Amino acid sequence: MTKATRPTDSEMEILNILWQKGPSTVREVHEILGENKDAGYTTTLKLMQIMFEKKLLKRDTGNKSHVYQAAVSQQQTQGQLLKRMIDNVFNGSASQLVMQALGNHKTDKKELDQIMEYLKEVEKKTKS
Amino acid sequence: MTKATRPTDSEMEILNILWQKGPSTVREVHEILGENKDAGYTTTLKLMQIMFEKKLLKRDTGNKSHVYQAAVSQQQTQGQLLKRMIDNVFNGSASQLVMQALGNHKTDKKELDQIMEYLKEVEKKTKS
DNA sequence: TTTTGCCTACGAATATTTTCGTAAACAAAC
DNA sequence: GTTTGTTTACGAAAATATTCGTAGGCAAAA
Repeated sequence: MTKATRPTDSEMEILNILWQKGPSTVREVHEILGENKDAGYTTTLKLMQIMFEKKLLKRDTGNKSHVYQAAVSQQQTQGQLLKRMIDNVFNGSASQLVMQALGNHKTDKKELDQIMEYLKEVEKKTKS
Repeated sequence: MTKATRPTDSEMEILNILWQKGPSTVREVHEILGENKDAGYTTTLKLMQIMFEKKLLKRDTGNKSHVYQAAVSQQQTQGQLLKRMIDNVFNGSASQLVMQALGNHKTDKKELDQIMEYLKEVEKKTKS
């Protein structure tokens, strides 16, 4: 039984790509990473192999170039990391985080409306 | 010039204590940490010394027991970490983060109202 | 004064994450 | 068939974070 690790920063970069692009080879992921980052190919490979061992990724070894895809859902992963941050950084207060996020980040009106909408939904459910 | 490091998890634990309690000795911080965690005294000491070098903490060495306090503001630090998470985990969308946070975490009505209030404020400013 | 206890400083062992070099497999190009 | 290029696997270096042991200072208690 291994300790419950969360995706590291580098792992998140890869997950983001796979969530967006769907199943991809190491080469494809590496290429996209390369746009912002600068590391060798085997670095990306190794990272993805480790993620496979950790069960963050699935892979199809049918072809010469293995095809990887995310084995964890984006929602679930975001939720997990968010919870962590709320606990560690915002002393358990989700609302504090929300307000901080709304305050600092310039959010345009459309987004605010969307949030407002959502908030009403949640509130409705809570009330009942 | 050193690379811009962000507070690590352990460092956040200490910062949280100092933000809440105000200036404190290593012993005091260690005691509070000990409630949830279990590490030696010198571990805490070393961490705080490193944080001092990184300028995360200030200290008064006047007394035998040095008195430490946070050198970075809670707001600013939370904002920094939040921005990071929005970028790395939520593809730059603050609103996505907000809704995820509202959805997953059980937030009680009082908090929701508070957020709603705040949201209206922000929206007012945005509109004008 | 000697002992005891708590403090700091510091170096180093561990653990974790990120990086890459090298070897072997394999297929396409020559 | 040999070379060339791309791939995987693997080990280990490098970078970062966490932990602790030990030595020395200092003051209160004995």
